[in-house]
Amino acid sequence: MRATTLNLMKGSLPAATVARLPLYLRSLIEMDADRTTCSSDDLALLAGVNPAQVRKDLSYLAAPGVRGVGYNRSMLRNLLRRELGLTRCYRVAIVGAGNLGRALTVYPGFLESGFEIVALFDIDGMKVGDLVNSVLVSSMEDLEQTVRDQNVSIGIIATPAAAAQGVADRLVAAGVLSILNFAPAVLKVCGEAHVRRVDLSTELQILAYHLSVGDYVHSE
Amino acid sequence: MRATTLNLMKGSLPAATVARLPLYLRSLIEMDADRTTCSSDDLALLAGVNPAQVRKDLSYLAAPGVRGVGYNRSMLRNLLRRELGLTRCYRVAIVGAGNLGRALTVYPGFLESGFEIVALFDIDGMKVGDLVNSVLVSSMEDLEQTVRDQNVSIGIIATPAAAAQGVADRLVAAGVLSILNFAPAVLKVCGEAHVRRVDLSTELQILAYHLSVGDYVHSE
DNA sequence: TAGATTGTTAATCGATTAACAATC
DNA sequence: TAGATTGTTAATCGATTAACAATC
Repeated sequence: MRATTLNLMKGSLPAATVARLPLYLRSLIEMDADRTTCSSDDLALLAGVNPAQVRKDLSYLAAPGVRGVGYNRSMLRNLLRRELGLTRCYRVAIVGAGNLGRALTVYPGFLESGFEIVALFDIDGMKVGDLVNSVLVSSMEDLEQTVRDQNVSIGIIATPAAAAQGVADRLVAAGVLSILNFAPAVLKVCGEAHVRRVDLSTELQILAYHLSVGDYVHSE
Repeated sequence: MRATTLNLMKGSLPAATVARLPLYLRSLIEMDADRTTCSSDDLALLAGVNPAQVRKDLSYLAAPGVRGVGYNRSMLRNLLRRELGLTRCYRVAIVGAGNLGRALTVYPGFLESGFEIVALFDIDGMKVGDLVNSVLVSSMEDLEQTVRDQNVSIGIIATPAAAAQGVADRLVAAGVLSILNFAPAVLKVCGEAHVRRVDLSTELQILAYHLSVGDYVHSE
């Protein structure tokens, strides 16, 4: 087995910064229509982070701010879109046409951000052929074929936990390198693929921890 | 304005540790029924983290492991449940009975983890009175009353972004100190309340970044 | 005893933030 | 000029992990 070392490529950003860029982008879009300029303080307030954080994040992108003035809003919006790779649309397949999978299929925020759901799969033959907002439910057998035909680059897993790893393996084998996993399971994928997990029950469990702990002591 | 300093209470855990405890708990549950013992390596494999990480996390809980043997599975499971505050059930209200809100209402993982959806609200009068899996859709006007009557301790926001802050304010005012926010917005709440954000479009945007960047260089 | 695994330390790494000179 | 705000440094903080003595 050949040893392979993975190095972060020059030009890639800290993970924490990448995760904040979409917040900055959204903040810029939501800002008053007539604002042409915005400061790190403005962005920090809207994105809920520290102003120094904003400036540091933007400095990684070499965003051209003007001292005493701030950043040009539309310049910054374009820069963020370019940096995140949002200058093109992405074609997305969802696996699992249960309640969650169907809700995600019709979620308007995806299309607004440039993500188009082009396929929806389910193992249940009774669901195959159904239409979910103009998206046809396809058989799991067609997964590889459809992913390739439809040029899918992102997969969303909304199956039961037990099926998730197998689905991930098939998606990656078919060339899908980005997966958003809603199944309550930790997936293992090969090095070039990326998985992000949205773990619904875990989120509530973390909130439960805070409810059960005294948590904060107010002093002084 | 009186200065108030907030100190983490003795006994509270690092945030990163808290976020992993549910993964360990799930791993323990999913393990082969006949396993009575498990090592940090076993847990690390299932939870997708480093074994040293597992041991360090468990050391915060003073989990009694046995050198050369590992941790007792049911002891550890109980300890994690106790630490996370999962020895009791939590009553949850969902605000927003759109596709996402309804999918969350019937999501089986919540009840399995001890979270019961006891109320569902929507601003649309046409939806009020509907049943979603035996949960009645209530009017927004009844929010405060129902939260108190039903002893709701966790709120889930599944409204459009524009409505989210107002809903959060009302939930907190009614005594809900934990909020899971699915609206694409950063919420501001007062100090004692906790918000976790599940930001669906942002997740895809982060994945898009990785697709658009060369990302990794394989060397050696 | 030999092998396995914990518990903990210390090193390292990455992320955050206060502070302030630069400069519009 | 005076006020505002960036860009960057340096300090700090929190999280991760390798390593290994302790010990079952």
